[in-house]
Amino acid sequence: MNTFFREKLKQKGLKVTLQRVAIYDTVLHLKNHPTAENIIEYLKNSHPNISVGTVYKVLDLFVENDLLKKVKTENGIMRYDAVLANHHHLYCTETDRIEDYEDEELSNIINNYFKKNKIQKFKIQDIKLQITGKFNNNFK
Amino acid sequence: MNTFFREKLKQKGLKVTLQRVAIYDTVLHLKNHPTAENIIEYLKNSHPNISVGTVYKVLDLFVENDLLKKVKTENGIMRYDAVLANHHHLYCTETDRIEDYEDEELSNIINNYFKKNKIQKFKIQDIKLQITGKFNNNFK
DNA sequence: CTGCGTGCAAATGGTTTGCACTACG
DNA sequence: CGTAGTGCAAACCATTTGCACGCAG
Repeated sequence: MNTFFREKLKQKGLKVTLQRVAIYDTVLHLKNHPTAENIIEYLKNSHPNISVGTVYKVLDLFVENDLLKKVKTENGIMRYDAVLANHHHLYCTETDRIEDYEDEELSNIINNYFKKNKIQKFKIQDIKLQITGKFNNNFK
Repeated sequence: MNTFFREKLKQKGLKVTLQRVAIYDTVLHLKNHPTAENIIEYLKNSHPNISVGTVYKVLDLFVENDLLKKVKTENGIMRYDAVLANHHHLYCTETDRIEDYEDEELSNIINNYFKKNKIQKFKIQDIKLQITGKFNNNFK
């Protein structure tokens, strides 16, 4: 179980610890881009002894090693995203909810555009769409 | 001078103060998306008595009233952008520099795409491209 | 004049850090 | 076993807040 995760760590010479497994599982479980605080709160139950400092250190480690991505937000509080496949984000201006938006067709259009139209003196590593707006229904 | 700025404030019933003018001018002058700290530092010379709290309050006010835009960054420290015309951003992973990227053709392509392909239950207000990568030359 | 704006300094809160201790490999 | 990793609590630092005073309209 979690072979992908364990392999990725080993491959970089990092130890597979109880804390790292728990934190990674929590991000997967919480989905919808949890904050560090969300994660800490959730872990209170199952792992009351994992400390705040550790959570932050481990999250940074995961981001550096491409196990998670950081999501920038309007208020500067960082969120974490376990979905690594290229995707975009919908930002709701009313509820601060952030939802994934995958759209291969659109991604292809944009990638093709940049294949034809290089940006001067700039090497693109990643392109992300930040779509701001409102969800029509308030529930969900 | 600065009629646009003064009008916008009056139009909302906000007072045109020395501090607001100075802060707005500073953002225009510093260009390249200054942080609040950049602005405070710059103002030390010309207006040593403008306080930190005021700068933050005024920047927020400007954002609320569409005189400035907030730019989210990798480390959570907010930056401010005086360019209101729709444009995208290039994020340099090496230097943390953020540069404007205007591309009407691309914006049109994306807008047209969403005209044909609505996102379910979501009303788009704004679309921004976040292009991460590296500048080839280190100077500039 | 009269409240909107400001200055100041203290408080907040997310994140980082340093160091002694723990446990993965 | 030896070192990478953790827990803890203090430190950090960007931003916010409360309140008495000041100035734009």
